[in-house]
Amino acid sequence: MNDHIRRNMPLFPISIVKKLTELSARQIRYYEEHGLIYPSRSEGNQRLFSFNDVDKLLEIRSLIERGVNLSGIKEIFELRAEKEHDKPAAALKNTESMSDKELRQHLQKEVMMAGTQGKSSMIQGQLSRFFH
DNA sequence: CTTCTGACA
DNA sequence: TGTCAGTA
Repeated sequence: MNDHIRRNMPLFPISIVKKLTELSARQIRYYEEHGLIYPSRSEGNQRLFSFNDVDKLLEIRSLIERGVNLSGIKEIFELRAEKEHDKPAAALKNTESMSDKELRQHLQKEVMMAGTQGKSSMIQGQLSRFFH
């Protein structure tokens, strides 16, 4: 539980995060507006990102590149938060990687179908049905 | 000089 | 998303 606080410790300004994620400041702020990340603020109202925030932004970029929109990404994060709720620290890591693996499979499948059949149903929003 | 919010040829 | 404005 010491690693947790270190990962969520507000450390770097947006300039650093920009380089680390290859995202524009505009995008980073935009994702925050949509509740995908919640960086803390300094006394001067400057955003301070944690290691977890950067990690999350990298995931966001990855999903965006695969065609998932913001609401879809938000759902993924919310579902992940649900599963992280009240679970042994030991089984937590395994559960997370399983979710990621399933997610990648579903996304790949969907993206392929969209590419060959013409449309991108799930990519437009509701990913929830793929996690039943 | 860097970041922030709001706005839009 | 980029970018400009006007601040802090």
